[in-house]
Amino acid sequence: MKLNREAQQQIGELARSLGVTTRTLRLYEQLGLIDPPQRTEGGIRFYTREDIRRIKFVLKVKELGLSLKQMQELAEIYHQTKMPDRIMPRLIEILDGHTEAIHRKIRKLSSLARDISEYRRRIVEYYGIPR
Amino acid sequence: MKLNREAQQQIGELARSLGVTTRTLRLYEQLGLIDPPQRTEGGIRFYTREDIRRIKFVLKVKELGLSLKQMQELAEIYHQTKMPDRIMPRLIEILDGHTEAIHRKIRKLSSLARDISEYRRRIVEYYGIPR
DNA sequence: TTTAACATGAACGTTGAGGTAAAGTATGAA
DNA sequence: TTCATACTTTACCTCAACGTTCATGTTAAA
Repeated sequence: MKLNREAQQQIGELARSLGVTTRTLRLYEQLGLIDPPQRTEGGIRFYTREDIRRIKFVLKVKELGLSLKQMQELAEIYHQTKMPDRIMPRLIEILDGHTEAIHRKIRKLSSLARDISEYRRRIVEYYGIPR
Repeated sequence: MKLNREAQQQIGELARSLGVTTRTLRLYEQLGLIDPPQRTEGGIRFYTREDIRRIKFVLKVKELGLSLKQMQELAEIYHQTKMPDRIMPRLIEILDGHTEAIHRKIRKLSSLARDISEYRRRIVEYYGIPR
C-alpha cells in the first residue's frame, strides 16, 4: 500500500523527526498514551497529522517531567470523555502537584549544598586549604 | 556478651529507630558506606553512638539525592582522610564537584518549574480554569 | 529453656523508561 | 523478481536501591 507522503509517515521516519526511537512510539501506543494509528494491509503503522499532533502533546508533557503513569491517567480520562475540558483541570492539578514536588526537591538540594559548603568550610579551616 | 544498653544498639532496634530495614544497614556496610560495627563474640553487630552518627549522616545525604555510588566515592575519600594533608584537597574538590552538580540540578528543576507554570498559564487562559 | 532476634548468602522481584536482539514480513526501487 | 531496507512482534536486558523470601544456623535475654 502506498502512503500519502504529504500527510502520513511510518514509524521510523516519524521517530527520527521527533527525536525518539520507534520503541518509544510503540511503547506509548501499548500503554494507551496514544491512539493506535492506521495500518497498511501488511500491518505497517502510518501516522496522520492528527496522530502526530497527539504524540507531540504527549512528548511535551513528558518533557515537563510527568511520568508515564500520570500520562496514562490523563489518557484514560481523555478516552472516557473525549473532551479536553475534562482533561485540562486534571492536567492542571497534576502539574501543580508536580511543581510542588519540584520545589520540595529544590529546597532539599539547597539545604544539602549548604551542608556541604559548611562541611567544606570546616575542613578548610582545619587544614588550611585554600579555595 | 552483654550490650551496654545506654550507648549501643543492635541492628533491628537501630533500623527501626532510623526508619530503614536491617537489609539497608547491612547493604551500606557491605558497600563500605559505613564502617563495620563491633560485634559480640557471637557475631552480633552492635553500634556505638558514633556509628549511629555516621549512619544518620549517610541517610541524610542519601535523602538529599546523592547516589550510593557517589557516597561510596565520598566514603573512600573519607577513609583515606587518615592521612590528612595529602587527601584533603581532593576531598575538597569532590565536595565542590558535588555542590556544583547540585546547583546544576537546581537550575534544571527551576527551569522546569517555570516551564510548567508557563504551560499551566496557557492552559488556564485557553480553557478558563480558575485558581 | 524457650523464643525473638540475629547471622550469612543466594536469588528473585520491583519500578521506570525504554534498549536491544531475534526472527519473520512488507515495501519499493532497480 | 530480487534485494535492501524498514517494518512487525515477542521477549529478555538494563540500572538503582533496595524488598522479600528461602534456607539454615547461632546468639542472647528472660
